[in-house]
Amino acid sequence: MAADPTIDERIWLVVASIPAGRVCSYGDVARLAGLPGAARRVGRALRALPAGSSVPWHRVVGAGGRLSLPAESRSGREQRRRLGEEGIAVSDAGRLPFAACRWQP
DNA sequence: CATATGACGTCCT
DNA sequence: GAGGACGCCATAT
Repeated sequence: MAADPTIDERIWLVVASIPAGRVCSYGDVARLAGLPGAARRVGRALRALPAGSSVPWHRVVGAGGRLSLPAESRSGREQRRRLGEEGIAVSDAGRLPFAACRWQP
């Protein structure tokens, strides 16, 4: 099943460490997880997340603050809704003030 | 071992 | 700003 849970778990831990009201890019998460350049691997890990998990996957966005999920998809709207609840405004184009809410350790 | 794929990123047109 | 091409890492087949 899960190829190597170690990598997914590491990524999930990093995502879980993002404070509410802040966001991170896929590349950032990959780097923080010890896998610089493996942004795509992060997407795979988030996709493998079970529904209802405590991991705030909605705080992970594309480079420059762009949402990578289709706005019409279920997860896409969910992400928008949750970000809005945390005080992050997302434009119709799926963009948000990245520089202002980017989480940097 | 070779190829194709992906919730990505950067550069170029 | 939009769209395409290539590079990146790890997996799946």
